[in-house]
Amino acid sequence: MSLRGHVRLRLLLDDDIAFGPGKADLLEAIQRAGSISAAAKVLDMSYRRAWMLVETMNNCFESPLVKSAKGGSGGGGAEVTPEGLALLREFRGMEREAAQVVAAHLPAFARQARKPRRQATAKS
Amino acid sequence: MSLRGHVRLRLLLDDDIAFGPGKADLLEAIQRAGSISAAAKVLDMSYRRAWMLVETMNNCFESPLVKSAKGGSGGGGAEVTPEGLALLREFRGMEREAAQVVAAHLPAFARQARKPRRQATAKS
DNA sequence: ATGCGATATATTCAGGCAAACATAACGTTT
DNA sequence: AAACGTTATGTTTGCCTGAATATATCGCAT
Repeated sequence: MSLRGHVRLRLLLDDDIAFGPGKADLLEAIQRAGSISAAAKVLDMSYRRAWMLVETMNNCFESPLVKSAKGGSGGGGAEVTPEGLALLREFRGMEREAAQVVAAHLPAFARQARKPRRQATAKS
Repeated sequence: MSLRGHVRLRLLLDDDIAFGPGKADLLEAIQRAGSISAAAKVLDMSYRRAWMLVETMNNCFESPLVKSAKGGSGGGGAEVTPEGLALLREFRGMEREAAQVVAAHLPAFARQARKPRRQATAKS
């Protein structure tokens, strides 16, 4: 594992980040976990942060990507809307294409990159 | 100006960022300005920061991307090596292709994006 | 030999952003 | 109506990166 390429795509609306890698991960987690709080636990982030990301997302699109319910049997919950799923698919596809672009160029860079220097393995 | 796409490509080597948008800008500025300090001024960053970016770049590749000279008539200077220029061109090309990918997908997102809300124009 | 301007490097300082903490509000189920 | 788990918000803490500052070094020109 020497030279790696990294892609970061974002959708910006006015001053805030409408969509990006973190929000995409969050959508997937919510879809699986069934609530914002459970998703936050899975992703090891604070509930507050997760909630704010959802808030921003919903504010940036015509129809909300996540629909949340408070109260109820389990106290509430959240689910990803069809619009949210569509957006997610589109974004992941775009990421994949961009990653392919980078992968195609990577060899040209790797050729000039420093060879992996063998360093004293710290920790174990 | 409503929904914009943003691309950020980076090359990672071990723990540090071998190359990225900021370093690409810096290379261009050095090429034009003829020194690290002048380039830093142009880009409005501290000399220290610019120097560290150059240091990291040079450390990550077999042959240095920037060759610097201390002392001399003008006190020294720096120039971008042919390897540096080649890397820069390759990177910019890669960025352009990735940007096209995003541009192609953007309409699909823009369709669902919130319409630009007319807000009381603060300042002025 | 001395001065100059740029490179090279260490150290200190401060602002901003994200995490941590705290708590209110909510509504179905029993 | 009582209870529970989640959503929804405000407030504080802490950290960490980048900025500012200081200074040493270098080598050509004069």
